[in-house]
Amino acid sequence: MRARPNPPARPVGIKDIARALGVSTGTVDRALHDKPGINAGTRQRVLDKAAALGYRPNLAARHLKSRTSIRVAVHLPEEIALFWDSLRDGIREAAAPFAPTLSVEFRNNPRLGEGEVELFEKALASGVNGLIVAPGDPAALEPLSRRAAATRVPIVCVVTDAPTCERLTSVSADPFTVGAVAGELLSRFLPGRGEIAFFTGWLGTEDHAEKLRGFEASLEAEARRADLVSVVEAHDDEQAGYRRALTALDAHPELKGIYVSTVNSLPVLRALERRGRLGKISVVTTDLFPALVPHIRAGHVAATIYQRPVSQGRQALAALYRFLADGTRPPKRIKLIPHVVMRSNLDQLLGRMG
Amino acid sequence: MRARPNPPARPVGIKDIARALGVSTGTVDRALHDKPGINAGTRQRVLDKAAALGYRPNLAARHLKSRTSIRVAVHLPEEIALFWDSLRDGIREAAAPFAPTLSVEFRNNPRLGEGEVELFEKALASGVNGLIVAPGDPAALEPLSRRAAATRVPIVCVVTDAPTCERLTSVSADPFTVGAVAGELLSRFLPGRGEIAFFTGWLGTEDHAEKLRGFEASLEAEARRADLVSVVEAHDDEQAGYRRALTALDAHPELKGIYVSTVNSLPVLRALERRGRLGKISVVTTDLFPALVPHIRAGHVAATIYQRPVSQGRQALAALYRFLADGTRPPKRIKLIPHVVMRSNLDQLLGRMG
DNA sequence: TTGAAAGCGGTACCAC
DNA sequence: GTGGTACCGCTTTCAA
Repeated sequence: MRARPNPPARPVGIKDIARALGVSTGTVDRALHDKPGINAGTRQRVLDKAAALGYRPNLAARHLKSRTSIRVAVHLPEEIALFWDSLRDGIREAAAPFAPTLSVEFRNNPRLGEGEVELFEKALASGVNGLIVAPGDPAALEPLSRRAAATRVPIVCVVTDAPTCERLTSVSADPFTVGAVAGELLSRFLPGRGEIAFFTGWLGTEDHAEKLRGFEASLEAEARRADLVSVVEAHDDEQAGYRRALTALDAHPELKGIYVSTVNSLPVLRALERRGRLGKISVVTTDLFPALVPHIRAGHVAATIYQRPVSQGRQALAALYRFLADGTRPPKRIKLIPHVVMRSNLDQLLGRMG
Repeated sequence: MRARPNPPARPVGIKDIARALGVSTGTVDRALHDKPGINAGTRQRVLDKAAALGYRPNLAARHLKSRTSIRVAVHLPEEIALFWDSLRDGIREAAAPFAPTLSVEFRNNPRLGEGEVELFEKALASGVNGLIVAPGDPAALEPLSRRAAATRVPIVCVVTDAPTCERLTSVSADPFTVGAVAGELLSRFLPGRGEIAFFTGWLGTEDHAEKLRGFEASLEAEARRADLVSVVEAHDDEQAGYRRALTALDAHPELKGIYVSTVNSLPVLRALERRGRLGKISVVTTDLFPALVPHIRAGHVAATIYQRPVSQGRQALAALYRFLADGTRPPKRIKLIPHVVMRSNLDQLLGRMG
């Protein structure tokens, strides 16, 4: 990227186009916005001239007039407050500079996947201009997403993707990379070869399968190869997680490492404690919540892979706003690089959230 | 953070204040902006009323009128292009939504610390409204920073701080945390106890000393404690770095880990290669540049601590703009959490930069 | 010291 | 289909 000479003269405005063509600003406006009531030929001439002059709309002026602020609804669960509140903070932060042109309305559903359809319908009915959602049940959302698309209401998914839905983009930590980082850390943490277990929710979920693929890829890439001896599906259920963790521990007395690829890591830690193996097995977990903090401080959890909700929120809102403001399309997926949180950077992370 | 009820009625404008007080909008403007030619009593009444009504300026409208866009100068070295270009990208990205109200002028100095005084003086003379700089020589910048402060030109430091300078804020990876993360990774990477060396530039530099402190803190916190047997100052000099690395390697045949806390890691890697110990010693480095990439892929470098230039750029510009736009003061220091870059997330990081 | 009024760039409405 | 123009909220100038 080479340094350009510093900025050119004065930005070209709608009036410049009008003058150059001998038409009125009203006509230019109609052409630029695909409004009805304009001759196709005139429209083309205007568009060409606009492109030739390098016209860039002045967003400030635009929103000054159209008193109707852009309304964005955000649907997120309450469930794990620390995580979702961070996401909300990121959205708020990114939205702040555009107030009052942009107004953000937060609506919560109790848990991921519960009540999201109702919220979605209400939002569409209330005429919002855009939507940020964490899809708990992509299949249920699919028909709604088509309705939204029909009325040109863009949707941005956060945290998990819903690839079958009609969405503008999705913002999330890349699951393959998340798994790969966990795998690399674990194999480096082990003194030599050693047995490793992988805990997940449902392997049917694309995200989780991707994490496993990334995890395995890392194990293979490492010279002192670790053996993946067990893949446990806990179905996001605490009881099941606990029981299956006990079973896995008993089946593999030589186990040296565990990666829990969902947020559901507490049951596994409880099982480790029950068997007196806390601190003897290297554990890598997912995300961060209050109950995990003491385990990290104590060294029971070597690292946790953090999906950076604040950044996800910021990026989701920025992408959505840019699209609504001037039609800029973001890439199909926005992938964040996950954070590795350990004892040494835990405090700083908590401070920033606090 | 509890959910607030959704937005209130219509935002309060300057006219509302004027009407409520029976004065003109001009008077309100003068009061709000500390402009001369207004009665102290009137000003106070206006300020009180504004506060009472909860007035928030409409930035869009503001910049629409004052054709004089905010000018921000950015002074960064050319030296390690990948790093500084990333920083510039972050700045550009954050500035984009505010164009053409905000214009950013990039000026480069050849290397960190070279020619920065001249650039600084030119910028002040040209009447910029704000400055983003990477201070190579804080002492030299100090008097200039006072001149800037006198004319109310805010300065934001990036990458390194210059605490003795008169600055609005500084954006950087927290050096203590950077060192602490490196220390924790290294001690976890070692199979058991083991000898470790720490390479730095000048320990007199506050940043570097902080990194060492963080590093040592982590070593102490770890149960299987590693021994820090050597602290090497390379003075950012390639030759010196190489020679001292050789010396350190020869003095410590049992060395198991190395942390290079400056960007100057290549000489150390060359020394390792020369002694046939590449891949036998766990190495943690700083930042990322093309020549380092193959070493990470090959596993010679286990991890590198990345100071996230893109984010630094974004945050620096956002903080500066917010201050120039509506006077919001950022915290004294903005600390980023460094990234841990390893083989498993290297590609994603490079992709985002490319 | 203060008020009145003219725009900034774009949108929306009315009249032709 | 098109041109003219009032107006969004704020800053700035000029006159009082």
